Amino acid sequence: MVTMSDVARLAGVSVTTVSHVVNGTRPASAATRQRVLAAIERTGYSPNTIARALARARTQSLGLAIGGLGNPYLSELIAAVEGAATAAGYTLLLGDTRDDPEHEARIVAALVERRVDGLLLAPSGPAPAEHSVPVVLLDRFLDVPLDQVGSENTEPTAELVVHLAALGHTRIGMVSGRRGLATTDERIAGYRLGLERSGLGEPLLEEGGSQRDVAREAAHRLLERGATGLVSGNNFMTIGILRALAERGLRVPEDIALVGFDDFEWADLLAPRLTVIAQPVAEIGARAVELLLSRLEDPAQPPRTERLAATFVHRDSCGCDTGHSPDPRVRPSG
Amino acid sequence: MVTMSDVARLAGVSVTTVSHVVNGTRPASAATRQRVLAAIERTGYSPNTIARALARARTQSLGLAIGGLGNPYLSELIAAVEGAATAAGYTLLLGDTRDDPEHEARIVAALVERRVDGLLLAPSGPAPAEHSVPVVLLDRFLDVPLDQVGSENTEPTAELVVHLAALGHTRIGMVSGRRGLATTDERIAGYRLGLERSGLGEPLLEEGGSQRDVAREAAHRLLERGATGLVSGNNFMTIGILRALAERGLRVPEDIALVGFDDFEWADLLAPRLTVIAQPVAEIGARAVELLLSRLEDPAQPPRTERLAATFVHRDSCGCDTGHSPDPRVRPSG
DNA sequence: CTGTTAGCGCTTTCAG
DNA sequence: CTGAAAGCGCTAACAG
Repeated sequence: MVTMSDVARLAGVSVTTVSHVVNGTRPASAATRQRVLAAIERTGYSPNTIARALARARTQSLGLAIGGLGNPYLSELIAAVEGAATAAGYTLLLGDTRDDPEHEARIVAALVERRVDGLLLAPSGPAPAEHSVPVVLLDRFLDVPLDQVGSENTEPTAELVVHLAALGHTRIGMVSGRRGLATTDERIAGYRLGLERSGLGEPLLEEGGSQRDVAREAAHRLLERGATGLVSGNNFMTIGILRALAERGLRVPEDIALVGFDDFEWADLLAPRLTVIAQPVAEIGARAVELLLSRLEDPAQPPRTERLAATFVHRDSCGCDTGHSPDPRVRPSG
Repeated sequence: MVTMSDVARLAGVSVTTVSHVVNGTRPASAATRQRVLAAIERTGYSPNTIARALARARTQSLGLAIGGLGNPYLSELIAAVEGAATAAGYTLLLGDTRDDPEHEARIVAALVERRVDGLLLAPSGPAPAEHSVPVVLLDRFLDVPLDQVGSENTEPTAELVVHLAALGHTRIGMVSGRRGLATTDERIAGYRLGLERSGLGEPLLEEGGSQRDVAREAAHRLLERGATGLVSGNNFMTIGILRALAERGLRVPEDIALVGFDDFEWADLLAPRLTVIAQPVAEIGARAVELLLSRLEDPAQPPRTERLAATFVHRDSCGCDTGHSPDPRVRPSG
């Protein structure tokens, strides 16, 4: 590895000068500047970010700790975060929390030891360990004084329910995600709210554990309890529910209506085109990075919590007569 | 931030000793060990990986540079890489090449400046810039003396074609990916090979640019050229092709047969269940990390190129009479 | 079994 | 406009 002093020697200047021309931190005469640049060129010098980080006490890197990297739903989020970080001159360190508080702690610790300047975390438990670096929560909210970004959950879920109710369903079931996650709890609250607004009583609620196969079984139970309309808590579970329906030979939406949280690339091409709530995933990622950078700049500012609006994407699986609109991204009229 | 010498002072030992008990690099008496551990506990000391990296000249981090992070197809790959890296005690730095050689160069340079110990790269162009760190190529092969892992492409594509031909199709079109990518070229070769083996002449080939909408148009052109069977070069393009077919009101497989490269979570639930070639994505990621670590251990060993077998996943979109097997992951009988 | 000491490569006062 | 020199926090000879 060629170092700064190699360059300095070759250019006949001090390392100080090299450092300053590399970073543009101090003017230099055109002549020395040229000599340094030439020396860099000739040697193929590439700055050692590690040494720089040690001297500057900042790494210009951000950590992203999130559960279930394998979930395709996250690819958009990750891409957005990476893009925003890169654009701002930061490198992204990635860690999978596996949605397990214990593993999350390990991952976060590793990221902190790596001295990331800030951390983006989708918390898998009720409270993330305290840390010495700025943290912004994304996707899932917590009752802590930290910056947080995520989607609106309650109202959209209520909308879903009200929509089914308006179509005449009286037994509307929900397959919820894992209890304790803010998103799950809020969507359940939305579900109840929707029932209430529609004048429907008894909730039909089953826990789908945010996992495909658990959701499949939950759907079966809901059907046995007489549900004619189903609300899914997230995309993974939607897949499981669809499997359950297929296993019973039920058609959507003729035999049963299905709506859910999370849009995905193929929701439009599935056997019934799925009516869903689409989260502004990319925006969440980008905004989270913005909040983090803003906090790095001004650590003293009060924490902000931002809820981004989700979109009702009206397609066919709800069984709406008027659903076959040419533009699938249109809200139902009523 | 509490440093090692804080701990040392508190424990009444030298930093050397602290360093050694932290790293287990040298025995220490039970007594001092305890004192050090206690001091660490009390101070909440967390090692500074940056300083360590500078002193050791290794960062214990790996870089992953890959195009189109937003592609859900990659989430499994990324998860596998992250898992393998974490398991081996490495942290993963992530960079999106945007599948653009120029941007790739920037990303790779950034990763190298970050002094990753090794780099995993899905090359977006014909030749990656030379670098001072070990590189293993994944997903896409290049004619360079580097370690490489990816899926088998040619034979599986040929199988797809032969399968359609065996069902009576004589005009089988292919929507290929972006030219110049090894995967694309190999799949095209496989397509030609399949035609040849089936005694079919004139290829019906259109470039889908590895993008959804380009593929949509390519599919339209292919249909105008009289194709009755379509082979898609990857999952993204499959979506575009399905859109095109929908636009023309063509049913799969009644009106037209469709098979493609890449399986995905929902292929099983799409309007026609898609017959596809499934790449061993997770294995590719995990294996790439293994190759990289092995090279870090023994830099002198000759480069290895590994092609992992892909799986023919037989479902309905090919229009096979015998296709409705209870187990979808069954090879066609012949 | 433990400590002294010289770096790792860069940044940044402070002094010219 | 430029340089000397003191670290940043840790590792690893080397010495005892």
